[in-house]
Amino acid sequence: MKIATWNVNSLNVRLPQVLDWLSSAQPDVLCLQETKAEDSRFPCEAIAAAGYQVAFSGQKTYNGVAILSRSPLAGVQAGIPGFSDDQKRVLAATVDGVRVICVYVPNGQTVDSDKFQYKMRWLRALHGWLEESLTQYPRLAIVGDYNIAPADADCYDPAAWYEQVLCSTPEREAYFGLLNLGLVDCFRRFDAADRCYTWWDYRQGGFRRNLGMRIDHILASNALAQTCVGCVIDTAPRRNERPSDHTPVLAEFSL
DNA sequence: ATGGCCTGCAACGCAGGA
Repeated sequence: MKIATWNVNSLNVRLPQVLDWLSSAQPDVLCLQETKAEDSRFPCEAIAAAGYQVAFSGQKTYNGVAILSRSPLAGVQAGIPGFSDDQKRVLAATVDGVRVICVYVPNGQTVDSDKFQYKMRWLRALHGWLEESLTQYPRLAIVGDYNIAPADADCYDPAAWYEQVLCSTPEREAYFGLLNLGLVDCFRRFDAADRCYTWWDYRQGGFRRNLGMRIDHILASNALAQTCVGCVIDTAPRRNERPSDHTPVLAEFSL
């Protein structure tokens, strides 16, 4: 079973690239973030024609998440239960016995902003919900754009980003708090080259110069992580014409 | 040089991203 995540930065713009990538990478499940489309405008037909079922939770202009799956999606659930939020950032579904949670963690803008406070509140709510979910679903994957670079190795210039948003201590503590619930960063289960990132700024030739961050993650419960046989960042879509600023992450499980 | 680029919305610049 292959599970992937990709922040597409507008599904309207990126749909052809998503269809191409489905065809080449052949994931069983693909979680999308920043679809930026209301549900009434979601491209259901094109995705069905590619052989995928789909669940989505979107809104106009901002945010928006979706789960594409070759197998049926059961128990579809949008949002974090008990956490009131107008922003469409979470979608969960069960696929072939695996609970898949697609997340688009708030960016946070700057560490002294209201948006950062929202990010931290949001992460606390996610933590509480995951704690429950892990007891209910032994095989669980929570994948998406975390907007957190877990360690200095996940940032192209840790000195410049020291205590800045995406790299700050509170964010990293929240991230490792999630791991401490019993989750594994699938990418770090395997040896990887230095300077592996999932996002590069559109400006200043960020991708060409590999000035990036590893902020998109596939976390798996211990039971599921034990079946993980590989996890890779696919940088190919970042070389497309009109690319998303993020590129997909793909994990394979021997299920 | 505290921006640079990209998206969507609804303007003819803005907010937001990271």
